[in-house]
Amino acid sequence: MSELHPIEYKNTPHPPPEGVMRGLSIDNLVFGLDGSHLKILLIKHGEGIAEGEWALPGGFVKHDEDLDGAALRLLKDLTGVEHHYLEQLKTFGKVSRYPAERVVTVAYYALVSADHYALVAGLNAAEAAWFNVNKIPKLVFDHPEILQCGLEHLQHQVRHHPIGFNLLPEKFTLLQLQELYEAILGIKMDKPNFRRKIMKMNLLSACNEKQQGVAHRAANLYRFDREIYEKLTEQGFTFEV
Amino acid sequence: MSELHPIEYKNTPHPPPEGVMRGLSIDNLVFGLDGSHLKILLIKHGEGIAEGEWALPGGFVKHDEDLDGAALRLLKDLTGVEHHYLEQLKTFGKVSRYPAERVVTVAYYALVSADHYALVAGLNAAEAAWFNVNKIPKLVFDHPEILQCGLEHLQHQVRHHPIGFNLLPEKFTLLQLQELYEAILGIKMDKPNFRRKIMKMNLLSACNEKQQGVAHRAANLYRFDREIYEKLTEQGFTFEV
DNA sequence: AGCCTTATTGTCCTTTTGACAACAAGATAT
DNA sequence: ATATCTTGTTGTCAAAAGGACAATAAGGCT
Repeated sequence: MSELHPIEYKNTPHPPPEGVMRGLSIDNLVFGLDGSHLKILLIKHGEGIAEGEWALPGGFVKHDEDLDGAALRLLKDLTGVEHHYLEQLKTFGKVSRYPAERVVTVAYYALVSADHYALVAGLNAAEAAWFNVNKIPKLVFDHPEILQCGLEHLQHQVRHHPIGFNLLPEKFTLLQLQELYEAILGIKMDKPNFRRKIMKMNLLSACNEKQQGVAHRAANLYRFDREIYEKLTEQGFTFEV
Repeated sequence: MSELHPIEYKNTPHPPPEGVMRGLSIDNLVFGLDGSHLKILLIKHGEGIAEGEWALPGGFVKHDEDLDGAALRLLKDLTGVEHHYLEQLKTFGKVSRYPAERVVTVAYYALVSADHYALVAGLNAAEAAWFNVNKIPKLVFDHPEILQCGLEHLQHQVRHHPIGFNLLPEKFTLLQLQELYEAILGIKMDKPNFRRKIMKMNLLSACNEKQQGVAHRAANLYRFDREIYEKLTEQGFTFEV
């Protein structure tokens, strides 16, 4: 289990610790799927002018680490898990976005698999909590804008790249996959047609196992086959939902 | 006409001028379309360790300007034109990407319309030149990686958003539009089918004018109608080529 | 055994796509 | 003036994809 460094998540306007770059921070948008609700992980400010408000988890970039490395370190320190999907989103650098001094922040977005969802929420419960993306509390600084950007990006990406699978457990049913799209895109889809479309891509391999403990006919479990995806991609295939 | 500040394009490892943020630069990917060839604007290093090599035009961010503002300023100083399409691409921050000191760079990409293409090339001809994206000279630092990222992003964006029109003149023929896609995506398309697909979107308005000075039947000229596009977008339309 | 819920397959029709023929409109050559 | 060449524009047709929804299957529950 990794140590926690709470001070690094605060994003409050205090002099940054030694060994970090001045004026350059990272903020992580950590998305998770709770059944059919898309959630985001926020942390509560414990000090400074924004005391009591919520914020995206973030921190400063060290002099001797890459941007990606910094985002990964902060994410791992926060969630205790190392293998989330993580990608750079955008850099926010308005002059007055941050009080007192000029700070440019590079936003990353991470997708936490359902396998880790509950674990992550419990790790640092006093300071961190999952929020439904439709019920976000007041956020500090320009974090509302960053979140909005992340949501739009996620909605776009999930339709054109097979990243949604990172939000599901390793083995999942087709209905879970469909509900993922419905949660992220905010739409309803037709079940038979959705199945047909997904299955035609040949990206899922059947686990030959069934769902457990449901009070109705159990669905088949599938897993996403990354190898096949990469092979198809080389041949010009593009994922589209 | 704007002044030129050549020193700011050099990207050589010298102490940055006063009034700028340390360790944070901007690099612009400036794309233009020359007939049916996609080109990018590069500048030549006149001093420093990378003398004689080519680089993306860039510069440092001032303390009192936004990131977008800095990118816009540098682009305008370089091209003399203010109204190019400009969008943030990605931030590159590997520890050793830049010699001597740590510099993180925010890459932007700009699309120069065919109306300005020749003008831009001539403005600063001794230092800047258009290169076919398939025939790129040796570039400094991590600029090859930035360019690669920009090309992939452009190929993706042009299929999902109507940004390609920014590379054409205001009035264009359907064949020009098709050749734009062929140049960027590196594929051949069927003319009748392409026309039908584009016209069905209802995004083009006919100019009721014909092409001039061609030795064959003159094609109709069209212009992209941004208002209609925004109206359709609100109704859930998504641009797809 | 019958009911309830979700899984899964099937059907039908509409829209889209892709390949390619056919015709139109100028400009140029003979 | 007529033929010819080049590109623009419209049309045709079959295959593929997409959308609506009926029908059947498989379990657990009462």
